[in-house]
Amino acid sequence: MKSEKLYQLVWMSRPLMQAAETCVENGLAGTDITVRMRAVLEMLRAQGNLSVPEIAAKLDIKRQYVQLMVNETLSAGFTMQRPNPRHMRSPLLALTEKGSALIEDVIAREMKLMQAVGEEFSEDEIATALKVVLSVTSQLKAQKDDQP
Amino acid sequence: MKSEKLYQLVWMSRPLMQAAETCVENGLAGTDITVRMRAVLEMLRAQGNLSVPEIAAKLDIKRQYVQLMVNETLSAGFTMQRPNPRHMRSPLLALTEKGSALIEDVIAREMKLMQAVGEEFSEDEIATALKVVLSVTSQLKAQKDDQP
DNA sequence: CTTTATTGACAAGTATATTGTCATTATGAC
DNA sequence: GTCATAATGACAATATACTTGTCAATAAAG
Repeated sequence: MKSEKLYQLVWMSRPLMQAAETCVENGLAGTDITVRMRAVLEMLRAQGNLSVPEIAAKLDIKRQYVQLMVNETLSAGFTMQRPNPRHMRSPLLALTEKGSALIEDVIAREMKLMQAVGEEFSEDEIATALKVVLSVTSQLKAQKDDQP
Repeated sequence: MKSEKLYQLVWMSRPLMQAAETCVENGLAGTDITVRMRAVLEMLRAQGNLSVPEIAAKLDIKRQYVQLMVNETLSAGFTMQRPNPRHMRSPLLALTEKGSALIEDVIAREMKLMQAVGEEFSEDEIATALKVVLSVTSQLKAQKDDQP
């Protein structure tokens, strides 16, 4: 039955996440960043310059904790503050050259892993898997709002 | 490209897990169990009677924490101890009638949600998604061992 | 203007674990 | 059987990844 497989799929999200985070952690050994600093750098790489509250919204974690993460990247010299046209007290974070080079390198290595992992699947299979996972996630999120 | 989609799929595991856990939590409101107690009951339902270290191995968390989870289900009367033929000091945990009824009810409701969520996909799509997710997880786990 | 909202900084709290230790008692090798 | 080794439950301490609360400054909105 479909629902049993879907159930199993959903419950695999935890092991998948744990395995993925372990791999990321291993890939970060030797660099000067932690997993949480990496999250900031990746976000800035993907989304361009953002303020702390904007990053928090996109990561769906509280701004106070993002502030901590961001401050670490600032003091390590991987990000810098730039004036924010939309809010004077809340600077935009931007990657420094050092930070940009580092996150590019890290992601390149991770992407290489993905290439190896994906070898046994077709483009279609991966596209289907992604489609299902995205949709299931958004439906489960929406569920929360349905039943108050 | 395949690897970009795979990358995105892997990073969706966290939001998926969070959405799923929120749904489970909501479903548990009104019952007398917590999410971690539920994990024990579900495991016993699926795998039959198990000892604490066996549950820990299957959940991939430390036995000391599982002990805590299990003790809660014991004192709430959802599980009971039965003699373990393979180890005299480590009793097998079994569902009580109360516990069995509760977990059946909880899972039935969750399964109903899965049915609704899965409506828009074919059996094949879900099977493919599950296959990919299972394989990616095991490959990422294996990765850890490859590079010591 | 003046009320309200946002932000950064800081402190404290919480949930979900892990790590360490110990006494007890099984288990397994011989 | 005997004995060394391992497994288990109980308990305590620690860690991690956050959340929650508060405050002063200041920006934004009406």
